[in-house]
Amino acid sequence: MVRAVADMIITGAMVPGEKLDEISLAAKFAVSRTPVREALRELCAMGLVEREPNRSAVVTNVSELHLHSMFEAMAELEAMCARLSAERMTIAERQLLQREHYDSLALVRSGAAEDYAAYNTVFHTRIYRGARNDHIFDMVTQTRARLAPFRRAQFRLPTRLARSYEEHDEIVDAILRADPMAAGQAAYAHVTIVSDASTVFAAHDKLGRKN
Amino acid sequence: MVRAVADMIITGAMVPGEKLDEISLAAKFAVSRTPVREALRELCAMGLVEREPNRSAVVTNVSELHLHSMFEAMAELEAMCARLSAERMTIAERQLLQREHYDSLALVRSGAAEDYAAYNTVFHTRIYRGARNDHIFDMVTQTRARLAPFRRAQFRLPTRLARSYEEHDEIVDAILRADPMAAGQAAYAHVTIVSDASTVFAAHDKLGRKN
DNA sequence: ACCTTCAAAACTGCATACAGTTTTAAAGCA
DNA sequence: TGCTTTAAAACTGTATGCAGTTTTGAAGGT
Repeated sequence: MVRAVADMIITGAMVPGEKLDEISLAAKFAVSRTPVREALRELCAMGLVEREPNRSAVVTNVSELHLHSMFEAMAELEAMCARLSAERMTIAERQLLQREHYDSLALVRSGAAEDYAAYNTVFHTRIYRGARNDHIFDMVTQTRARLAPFRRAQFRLPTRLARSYEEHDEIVDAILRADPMAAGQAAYAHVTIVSDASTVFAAHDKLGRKN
Repeated sequence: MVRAVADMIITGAMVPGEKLDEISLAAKFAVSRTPVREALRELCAMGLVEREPNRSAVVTNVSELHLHSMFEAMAELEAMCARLSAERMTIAERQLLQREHYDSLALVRSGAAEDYAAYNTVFHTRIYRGARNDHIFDMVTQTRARLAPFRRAQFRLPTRLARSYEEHDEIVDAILRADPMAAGQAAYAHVTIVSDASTVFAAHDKLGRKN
């Protein structure tokens, strides 16, 4: 239930700023308002929606400043995970990372943006796991989820696919060399560039809508 | 309401493992079960309590492994904040930090553990703010809250007070010199030592109780 | 004395109802 | 025509009741 609504937000079925009124949601999921309310509270705690007293919950639409905060935090967290992964991943994990990364080149060449986006999630998740720290994993996963609505369109830019591959290449290379500093820096730079691409789209999105 | 229960957990009025049944809480706060249920959901999302279907919520009692994760994450976050503070704090902020730090020496000398603990919170919060990043602030604050139940007793060890002051000294010094690397390292070490002191107390706590 | 079984009590999950607030829209007035 | 007022519709916040599940405790058997 919570997950269903969260997915609607993360996958972009609901746009930032959109209202989530309890009665409609209750009808949609064929339950009463009570579980809907609880789900909304949880989503609020997760930062995906915002609530004010006696008003509908709305999909969080962060200010440009806060968006910058989130991307910077994301870069720091990614760097942290890459650094720790470079120290802690097993040989098997490193080899798997390298193999999947190599295979992803085919997706880049064929321009399969959807498939590459799916692989991209797996790639990053492997690095989060490689850090061997559940709490850091939770934080980075949650931050990623909150940024998802603002990062949706990134692979529509045709150059992003190849660019992303090259950046992954640097990260993988540093992790295979067990070079924490280099892995951290490469991961940080990777997010920074995604951030630049995304803010453009966020601005476009705003102009494109009415409310 | 949420804050009231959260405070009970953070201040130690409720011990990890303790059950929070809805009816008692509703009676305690003189409301019905509905708002209590919603508060519990929120606390669950915050990680302060855990819930399973058809069972009472209980104050989160993390495993030793997860506790280690949390302290490591805390060290990384503190280091991050100290590093960014060393880069971004204004002159005024740096001077205030130094001044308050200097004043805290009196508390150490007089052995005022309670007062020093209060000052300690202010000190760290200043560094979190100095990083100029709202999302990082949220993460570090939340992690700190979740660790609070396991860090309660740290200043009871008489040597911890003086030790803490010395560690703060290193952090303040690095921030005043605008040396991000040194600030980060000092902050990281500071948490690591708190972690060592706390796990001892966590273990004691476990032995001391029945359930 | 200890374990098993079963029933009652206690509690959670959800639906519904009602009170209070906000939003909307229509009617009256300038 | 445009602004103000006011009432109704819509929605949120909370209480309460019922169904289903878990827990507790006592009775019976070994």
